[in-house]
Amino acid sequence: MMEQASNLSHLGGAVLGLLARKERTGYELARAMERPVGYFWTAGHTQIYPELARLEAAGLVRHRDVAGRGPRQSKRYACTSAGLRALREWVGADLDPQPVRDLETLRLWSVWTVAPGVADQLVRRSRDTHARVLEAYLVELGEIFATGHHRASTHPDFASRLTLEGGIRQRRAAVEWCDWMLGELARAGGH
Amino acid sequence: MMEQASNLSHLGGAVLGLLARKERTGYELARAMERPVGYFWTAGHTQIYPELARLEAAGLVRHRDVAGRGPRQSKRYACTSAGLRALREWVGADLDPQPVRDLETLRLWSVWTVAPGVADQLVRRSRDTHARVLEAYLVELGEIFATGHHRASTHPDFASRLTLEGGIRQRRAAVEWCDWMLGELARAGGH
DNA sequence: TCTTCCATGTAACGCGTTACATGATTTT
DNA sequence: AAAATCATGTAACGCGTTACATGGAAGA
Repeated sequence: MMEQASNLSHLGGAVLGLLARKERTGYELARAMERPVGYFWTAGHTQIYPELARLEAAGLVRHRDVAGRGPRQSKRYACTSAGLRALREWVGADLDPQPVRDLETLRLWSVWTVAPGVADQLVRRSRDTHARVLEAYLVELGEIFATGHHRASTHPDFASRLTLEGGIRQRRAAVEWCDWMLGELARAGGH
Repeated sequence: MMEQASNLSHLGGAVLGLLARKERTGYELARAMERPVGYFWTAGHTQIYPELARLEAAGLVRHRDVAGRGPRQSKRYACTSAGLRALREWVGADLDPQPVRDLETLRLWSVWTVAPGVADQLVRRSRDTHARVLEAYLVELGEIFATGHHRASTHPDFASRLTLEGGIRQRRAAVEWCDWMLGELARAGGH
């Protein structure tokens, strides 16, 4: 019933997880939060900059000033040893099952109120999205295999491979589900 | 890039979707938001009561006072014809792909920082959760089959069956993924 | 010339969660 | 006797998104 204490927020875990892999500026973090972290978590730059300040105040990251390509100076952040310890604790902490928030399925739950053609369109669009994401995941997995570090369980590429494999299986299941639904809709609408 | 206009919020869609199936009080709506709607969307009673007021102000629901079992009088809400139209529009609206927010996978992405034993425990707990939810879904699916209305595409049970089937496939894929990860961890840790 | 990319931040707003508030009936 | 269920609401708080703000360099 109670979640194990861990002073890191979800966002803090995401940012530290990126910095533990390599040093980055706030801007680079924001881009990484689009892809590949965006495959399972998202955050805009307006969240990241304040979070970096909080993490630095807590001694979990530190920064050096570097010359930026933009008009301002850039700050390149790195994870401290205290930061790595906090990250480890956060990863290992007990976590009670997270509630699902799936807007697509929520809409689908009321699909009995609309005409069969509308339902069909809905599922078709959903199938296309899942299929496109699946393709992107497969490309990304190929890139990880190419680097050759994906077998050692303490290498970042190993963890990337685990998460990608999960995404691939998830999307594959979703595509198959959509195909199954299209069949059910055709059968129900067919007579 | 732009989402089709629909004056209903997500929460409004969830509430109207419930009321389109049958009349309910605020309390009953809150319980239904735990199960079965909680399988893909959640909302507490503190969200639902204000939302009902908003929907009523917009003419999408109306209420009758009924005798409550609690100390207060109860209000039993029903979806109006304008509400049903709004729900149909909301279901059929274009919706751009939703970002994923999966805390479990986010943590897994940093699993390379912890000891192999910790990683193993993490995946095992995750597997257990998915397996338990899968069992619950299968029971629920059996109940829907028992009612016998699940083949008509304009019956609520039809839509419930589609969403449940999706949940079952999703969880099944998740359990298999966890088993696969346990194998990978054993192989990586074994030498 | 216009748009996009680089690069950093602040401010306002909305949704969702937690805590607070009340109190009768039913179950343990 | 204590706890959970029934039943409705308000208030405070935190996280995430959108809008605002600045401005140089590179590409279309």
